[in-house]
Amino acid sequence: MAPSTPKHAILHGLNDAQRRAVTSDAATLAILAGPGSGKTHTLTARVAWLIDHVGYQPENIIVATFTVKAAREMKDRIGKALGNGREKKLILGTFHSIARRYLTTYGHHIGLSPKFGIADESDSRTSIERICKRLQLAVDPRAARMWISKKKAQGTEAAAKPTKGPAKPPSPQEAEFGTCYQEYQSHLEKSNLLDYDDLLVRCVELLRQFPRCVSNIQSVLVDEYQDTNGIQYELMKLLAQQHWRITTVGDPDQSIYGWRSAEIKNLRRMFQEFGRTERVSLEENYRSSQSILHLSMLVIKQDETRFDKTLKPVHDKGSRPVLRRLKSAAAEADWIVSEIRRVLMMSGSMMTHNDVSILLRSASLSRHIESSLGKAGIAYRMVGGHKFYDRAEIKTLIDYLRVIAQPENNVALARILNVPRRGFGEGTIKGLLQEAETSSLSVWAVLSKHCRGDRRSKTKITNVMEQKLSGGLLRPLEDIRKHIQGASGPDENPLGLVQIIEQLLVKLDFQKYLETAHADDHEQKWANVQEFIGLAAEFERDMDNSEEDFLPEIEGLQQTKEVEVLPRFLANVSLAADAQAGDEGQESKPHVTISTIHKAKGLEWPIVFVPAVYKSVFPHTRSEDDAEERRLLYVAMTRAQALLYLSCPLFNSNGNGERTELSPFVEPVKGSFLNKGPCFDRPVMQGIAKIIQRKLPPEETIFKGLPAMFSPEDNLFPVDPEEAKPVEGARAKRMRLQGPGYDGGEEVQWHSDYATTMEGLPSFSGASHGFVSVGAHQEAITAANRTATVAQKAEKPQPSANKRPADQRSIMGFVRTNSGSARTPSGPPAYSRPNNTVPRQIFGTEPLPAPAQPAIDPVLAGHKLGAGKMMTRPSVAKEEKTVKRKQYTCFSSSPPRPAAANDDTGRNNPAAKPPEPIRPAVGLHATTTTLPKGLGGGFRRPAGLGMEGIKPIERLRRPFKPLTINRPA
DNA sequence: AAACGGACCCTTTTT
DNA sequence: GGGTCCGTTT
Repeated sequence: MAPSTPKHAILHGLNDAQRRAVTSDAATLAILAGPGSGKTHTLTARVAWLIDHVGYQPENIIVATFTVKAAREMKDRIGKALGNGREKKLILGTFHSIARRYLTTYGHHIGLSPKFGIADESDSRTSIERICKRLQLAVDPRAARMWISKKKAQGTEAAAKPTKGPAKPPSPQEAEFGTCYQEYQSHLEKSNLLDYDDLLVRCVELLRQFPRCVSNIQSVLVDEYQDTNGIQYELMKLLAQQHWRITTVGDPDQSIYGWRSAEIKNLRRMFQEFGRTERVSLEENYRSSQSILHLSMLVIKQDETRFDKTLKPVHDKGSRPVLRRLKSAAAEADWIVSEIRRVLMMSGSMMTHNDVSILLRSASLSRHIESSLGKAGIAYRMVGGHKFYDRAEIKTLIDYLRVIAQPENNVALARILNVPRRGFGEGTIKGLLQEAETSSLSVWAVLSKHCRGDRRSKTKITNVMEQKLSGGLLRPLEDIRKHIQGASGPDENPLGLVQIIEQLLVKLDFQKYLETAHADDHEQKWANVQEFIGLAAEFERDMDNSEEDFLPEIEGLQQTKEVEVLPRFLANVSLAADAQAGDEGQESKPHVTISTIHKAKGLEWPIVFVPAVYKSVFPHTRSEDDAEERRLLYVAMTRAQALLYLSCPLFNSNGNGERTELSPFVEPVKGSFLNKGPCFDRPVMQGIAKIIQRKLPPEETIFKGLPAMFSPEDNLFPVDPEEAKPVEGARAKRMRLQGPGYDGGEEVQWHSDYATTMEGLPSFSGASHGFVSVGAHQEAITAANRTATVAQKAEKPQPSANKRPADQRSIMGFVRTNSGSARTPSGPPAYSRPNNTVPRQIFGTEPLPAPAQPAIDPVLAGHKLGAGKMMTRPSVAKEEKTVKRKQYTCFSSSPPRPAAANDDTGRNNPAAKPPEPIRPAVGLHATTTTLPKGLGGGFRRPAGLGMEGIKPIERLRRPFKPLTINRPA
């Protein structure tokens, strides 16, 4: 890396480009950073540089990220680089959280009540739905919402720009969108709410009118710049308006938020608007193996409009990525499980479940995978998808809290009016909202006046309803409100957050409510409530000892100090939408990560699976931008360090069982993939170890760890799922540690399976990509009557002609010689291994002695055997070579085990009937936490495994009993 | 007339 | 899990 020792510790370990980026004194700096190029590291170092070397104060630096996770990570790493906890003073967070900070602190200058709440997506949706219904608009509320959001996200500059030509009259639909927009805004205003986009819009308004708010800011740094939208771009400029020092980091190839109005053109805009913007490209990829990177590039390069850039791999070739075809989504999931097992087993203790991730286009694809992992007893964690805060019982509690904090929040109040059931139905609620609208009162005011007898509600409310409402909602919440302010007694302390929630639970008799309303799973739900309290406690604790969220004082500018816990907690809930409690604190047990690709951005794992790579998922049916969908796949693929698996079921999983079509992004390059998992022989494993910089345990240790029955190869599922059924014998095969090849008849059986499936494979065209032409081999092999001899011939010409592509493993590499030119197995790992081989590995009891005579590399031997459908060991060395058979113990040729044994996992897919994955040896794999950790971040109970088996006790239906029925007549 | 409860449909990506 | 349709209950 660094040729000379850098003067400053900060620069240590940075490459040239990174160092230029970190130390640049250009006012505006754009860092173009490909995947795995040390982007975060560079940005972190630059912040440290600005503080320690340039001399900026942390509180005068803004670092904006795109996701909460990225913000957290950035803060962590800057903290480590700086020391002294100085990172806490940085103004660091997502654009939205930074905007909120400015608005709570200075919002009163633009007439914003400092106690504003944040309308989340479902708030927006329901209120827009109501508006459309009320005004009888013909538009689809969802479309309206998107239209409104787009308008806001575009930014004020774009909106102000006169559209070319005469302003065309808005279409009738646009007119309706417009009225909906207006109604929606006035509704939000009445409820004192800002939606996500408003946070940015209003902050822009604030900073435009009161530039002094940011007069202290010396430098602004923006991460994931390619994902900024128009309004964020404006916000960035306004935040930096004092000194105009801006650093952006991004990669156009990883722009995957176009649907959220992100504009890649902001990059060009930056160059145009800021005169001399220095530009640094980080091109070295420190993350992935060459072959993973190469294949990812093949995918992204299909986009011809894209700005091409180079990526230099620093790692070895590594194992070729796999494209696997499976029969169904269920089989796909089972295969993933078997493959996870196989690789982890074969790695000894080098890797754990923590090193595996499964990346999905959409969260809904996780069902089968979760259930397979659950069945196999593998711990996993699902990020993205349904959030903890979205669970019904939690959402209800949050809505109660929101109404406590903001009585005028009509959306929240409307949602809890009939939870628990109080006899308020759709019609009544609609009526109340309408009445509030027309009488310019909040719904809360209407109801509380009605119950106090001050003002009769026009909406019909029966006596029973009224009593339940008063006793179960209005009074308790009012009580708590008073307690919060410490006004209920002279010597009473104001309530803390946890106390507020606990009081609420008591006053609502929430546990009983859960029992009554959700008899079957109230225990789970109550556990979630407990978890929620835990989260609140954590938040409260963190808040006490951090200055975070406060902006530095600016002379002559009045601040509103946000002291109350509840609003801050609620804002945090809306903005940090996925809770990660217990994640960082305690060491959790190793688990596989399932994530949406969007949420996986910026992260990496040694092993990555990308399932469901078919049309309608990649690209998604509902997406409008195929190029973005391609980039999404690119992002997913470039998360992998050492092993990358794509897979595709033959049939759609959603009921109708339609046939799938391989994703058009993958189709043109499918020949560059292996069609099943690689053989994890010693060189391959060592290659992985090198990439992830870990130590591979000695062979003996690995084998000791293997369970009695273990299939060391990816052979539990047919390579071609069209093929009717896998041969029975293909299940558990016992590894043989040594001995001559086994020539039993059964073996023929399952080998033949592979031989036939190969014929059905699409032809491969690897040659054009600089890979070995596997297909050519394949065809040659099959055509030549499947004899080892022919296979050998097919292998031969290239190397002898010395035209072997640079990245192809030389045939000499397969042969152990003393000649220096030949690679030894301990050298760089095999890059391209012929497809469909059933490689043999020397899992001998002792290391191979360097033979005097050249010996055939096991990989080659395997190639012949597998490809050639040999019943016996190949009579390899037709020419000069002789094989010492004893040295190669053949994993895959040991006799198949009787099927019946150990078959305890019930499977419900008789059609596909893939062999059962073998249960791991006890203690080798973590098992699923059955404890409902609940959280989006906690361990989840696998779908379909939940509470079944525990028959819900039939419970008496009890009506929700109000606590007090008491109001003046 | 309004509310409730069961059956049946579909489900992108996130602050 | 959530929204909607429809028959039943309050």
